[in-house]
Amino acid sequence: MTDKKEHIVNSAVELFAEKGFEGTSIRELAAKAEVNVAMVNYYFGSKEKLFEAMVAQKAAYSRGMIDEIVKDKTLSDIEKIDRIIDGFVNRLFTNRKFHRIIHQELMLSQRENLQQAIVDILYPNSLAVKTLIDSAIKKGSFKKVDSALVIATVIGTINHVLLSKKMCNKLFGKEDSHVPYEDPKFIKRVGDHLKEIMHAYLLKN
Amino acid sequence: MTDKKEHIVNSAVELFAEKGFEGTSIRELAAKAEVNVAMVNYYFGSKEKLFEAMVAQKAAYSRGMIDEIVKDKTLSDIEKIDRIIDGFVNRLFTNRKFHRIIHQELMLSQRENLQQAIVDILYPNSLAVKTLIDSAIKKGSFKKVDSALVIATVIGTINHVLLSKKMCNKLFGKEDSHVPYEDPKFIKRVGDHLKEIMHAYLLKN
DNA sequence: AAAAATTAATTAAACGTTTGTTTAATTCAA
DNA sequence: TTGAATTAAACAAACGTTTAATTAATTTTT
Repeated sequence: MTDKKEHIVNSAVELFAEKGFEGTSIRELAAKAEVNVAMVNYYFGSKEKLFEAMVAQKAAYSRGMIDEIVKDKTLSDIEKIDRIIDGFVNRLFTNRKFHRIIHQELMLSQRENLQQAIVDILYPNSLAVKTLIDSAIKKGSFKKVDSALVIATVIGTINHVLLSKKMCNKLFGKEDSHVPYEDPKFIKRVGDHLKEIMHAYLLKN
Repeated sequence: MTDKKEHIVNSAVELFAEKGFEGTSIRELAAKAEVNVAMVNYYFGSKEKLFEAMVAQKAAYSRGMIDEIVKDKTLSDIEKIDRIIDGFVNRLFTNRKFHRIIHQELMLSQRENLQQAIVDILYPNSLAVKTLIDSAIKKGSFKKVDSALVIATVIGTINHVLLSKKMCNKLFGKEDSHVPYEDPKFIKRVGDHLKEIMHAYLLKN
């Protein structure tokens, strides 16, 4: 991909995350990327196709990690859960702007096709975790829990923290200028919380 | 409030929840509310002021419930948590469209003032729950947990389920036409899951 | 109680901007 | 010299909003 195309995509991630798809104009986008307005349509065809191209490019961050953990035979089931939690936390925190866009797109009913595409990207992850938990329950190493909702709890907790900087800072007693998402201590704290919850919930006594 | 004003506000909730603020046009809104386009500005002054008026009106659903539970002396700490969870689940499920709008607004940086107003509405709830948990920890009835993140887990889990009907149905093995949010069994299931998690996490053995 | 005067509600049309997109000309690179 | 890249300008459509005229409702006066 050429420099300009990349510039446009990266500016799109920034602006769509902050202002949403409808709230971002091509002119604003072009200004941020320091290209002529016509370049967006020249390279991508339309605003919507730019959006789709951005998703297709950045969504690569999603695959692989969980499958590798699940099939690692040196790990116990709960160790796998721990690693999956760390994986999710790191991934969502580092890709939080793109993740926000995905979040917005799932919430709105504007572009049905793209929504379906996003579900198809995200669902395999959830399914893999669910399958792991269900097999651990069958083996007897986990309690009988609602495996589908466990994923909702893990992702939901991370999402809720990533949702609003303002809310997050208020909840954790930081001043408004603080950026909690780049604070390694805070990232660790979220991971530790989720692991402790899951240990207490999944493991038998 | 007059019939027409109410019609407009209710149509606004529907459309903003589905398409976002920027994605909803006054003309579409007026058509849905079956009023003339000029009526929106006549009654509310502007699109943004309509939005603010809607938030001010519908946000009343938020207050009171938690404080009442917290100060009820006939309940144990864990019973209070159970009731708070049920309260959140019922409230967010029944007001899910408005809740989506709040969610969107917190996520975007378009209307700073309104964002601050929403934080000021939501934060007292979180603080009350945090205070309850911290005092229970001090008393020795709860384990030493990260109280600020407990709220993130409760609200985050509910939010994640409410986020996308498509994703939700896929995760729970229902066909696309199913509306999980109006299924009492599903609502109970989410509440039960959260209560079980919190029992395992908060209570000592 | 009827008529007149006043205010509120409602409308279709127009306003000026901004939107995403395209064109046609020009510059650049191979 | 050909094709790709880049530009400023223009395009039609949609946007939020306002206007000016009309109808409906309310209040005041007779």
